[in-house]
Amino acid sequence: MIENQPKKPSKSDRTRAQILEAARLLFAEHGYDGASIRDVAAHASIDPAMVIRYFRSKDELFARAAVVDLQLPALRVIDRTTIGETLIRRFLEIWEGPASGPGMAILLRSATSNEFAAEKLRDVFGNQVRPVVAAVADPAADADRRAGLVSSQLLGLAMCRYLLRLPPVVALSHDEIIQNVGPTLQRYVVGEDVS
Amino acid sequence: MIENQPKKPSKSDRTRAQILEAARLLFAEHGYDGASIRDVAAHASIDPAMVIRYFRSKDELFARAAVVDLQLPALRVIDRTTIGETLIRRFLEIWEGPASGPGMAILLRSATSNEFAAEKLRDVFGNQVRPVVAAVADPAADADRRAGLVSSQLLGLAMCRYLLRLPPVVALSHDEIIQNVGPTLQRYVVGEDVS
DNA sequence: TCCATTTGTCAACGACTGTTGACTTTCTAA
DNA sequence: TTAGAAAGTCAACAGTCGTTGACAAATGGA
Repeated sequence: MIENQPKKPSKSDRTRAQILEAARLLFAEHGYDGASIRDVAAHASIDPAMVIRYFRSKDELFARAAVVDLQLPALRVIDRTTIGETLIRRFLEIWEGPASGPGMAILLRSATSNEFAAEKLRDVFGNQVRPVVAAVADPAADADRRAGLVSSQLLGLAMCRYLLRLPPVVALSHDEIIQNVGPTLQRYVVGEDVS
Repeated sequence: MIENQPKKPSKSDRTRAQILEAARLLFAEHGYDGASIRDVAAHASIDPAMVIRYFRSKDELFARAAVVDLQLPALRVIDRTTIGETLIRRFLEIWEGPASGPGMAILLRSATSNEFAAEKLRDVFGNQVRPVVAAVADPAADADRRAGLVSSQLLGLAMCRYLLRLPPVVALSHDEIIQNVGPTLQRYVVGEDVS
C-alpha cells in the first residue's frame, strides 16, 4: 500500500509551492548566480531560512526548479513533409504558450556558467529531442548528427529571441519564424545529408 | 604631434598585458561572475590590488577583455551562390583558428546573466554581422530579419559546440558543418523570403 | 485542554567578494 | 649618488552569500 499523495494539502505544501514558483521566476530571469536565496525568500514573502528548510540547499532548489518536459510530438505519425513545421510550431508553444513553464529559460540562462545546468540541458537534448528526431532520421546512424543540428538552430533561436532579446529576432512574427526556420529543421531532419 | 605608441614597452605594459590575458582566459571559461579578481590575479601571478590599479574596476576589466572584431569578409565581391559557405567558414575560423581571441566566448558565456555582456553582444550583431548581411540582402527592408536569422543559427551552433559542448555537435567535422549549415545561411541571406 | 509536531522568526557563523589605503621595494632620471 | 616616481605588497574594510541553530508561535489530534 504505497500512498504517494496523502490527501491533505497541508499548509507547508502551499509554502513549498510558493517558494518553488518564486525560484523558477527568478532563476529564469537572473540565472543561478544572479538569484540569491534571499531574493527568492523575499519574492515569496518568507524567511530565507525557510527556503533551506524546505529544500535542503540552493543546489537542490535549483534542481527542483529546473525540470523540463518538452512533450514533443511523435514525428512518425505525421506527414513526412511537415516535420520541420511541426517542430518549430511546438517550439513556439513551449516558449510562448502558457502551459509550459519557464523550465527551458531556467536551464538556458544558467547553462553557460553552471555545470549542473549544462548537464541537465544536455540531458534534455539526449532524452527528449534526440529520440524524436531519431525516430524519423533516414539512416539511423545519422540520428545524432541530425538531432544536434536541430538543437543548434532551436537553441540559438531561443537565445536570440528570449534571453539576449536581439531586436530583429524579437520582432519576427510566428509566421515568419515558421516559414523561415521550418525548412531549415526539415532539411536537418530528413534532408539528404553529408557522409 | 600625436604619438599614440611611445616606443618604450615599460614594465607596467607587460604586467597590464598579463592581467588582460589571464582575464580573457578566465572570463571565457567561467563567465563574469565565475571569474573573481583574485582568480585573475593568481593566474597572472600578481597581487589582486594590482588588477584594480591597472584597470579601475572589475567592470572595466571585463569591458577591456570583451572586445570582439569578427573581421567578416565583404559578401558583395564574392560569388552570390557561396555566401552561406563563406560565412560558415569564417565562423569556424573565428572560433577555432588561432588568430581571433576568445572574445566571442567571453561575451557569450556571460550574456545570459550580465546585461553589459548582452548589450555588447547585441552591438556585435548590429555593427558587424548586420552590415555584412545588409550589403547583399535583396530587398533592403529584409536585411534586419535576414541578419537576425543568420545570428540565431551561428549563435546556436557556437553555444552547442563550444560552450554547452553537446556531444553530437562537438563531433561534427568542419566539412559536415559547412555542408549542412552553409545552405541554411545561404537561404537566410539570399533565399526567397516571407513577407 | 494539553501536548507534540509543525511552521515560522531571528541573529549569527564563516567564507567569499570588490575595493581601498598605507606601506615597502624597485627602477629611473638628474 | 640621490631624490622622486613607479611598481608591488599587505592587511583590512564593508557588503553579500549560503547555511545553521536556538527560540517562539501556531496547529492539530488525544
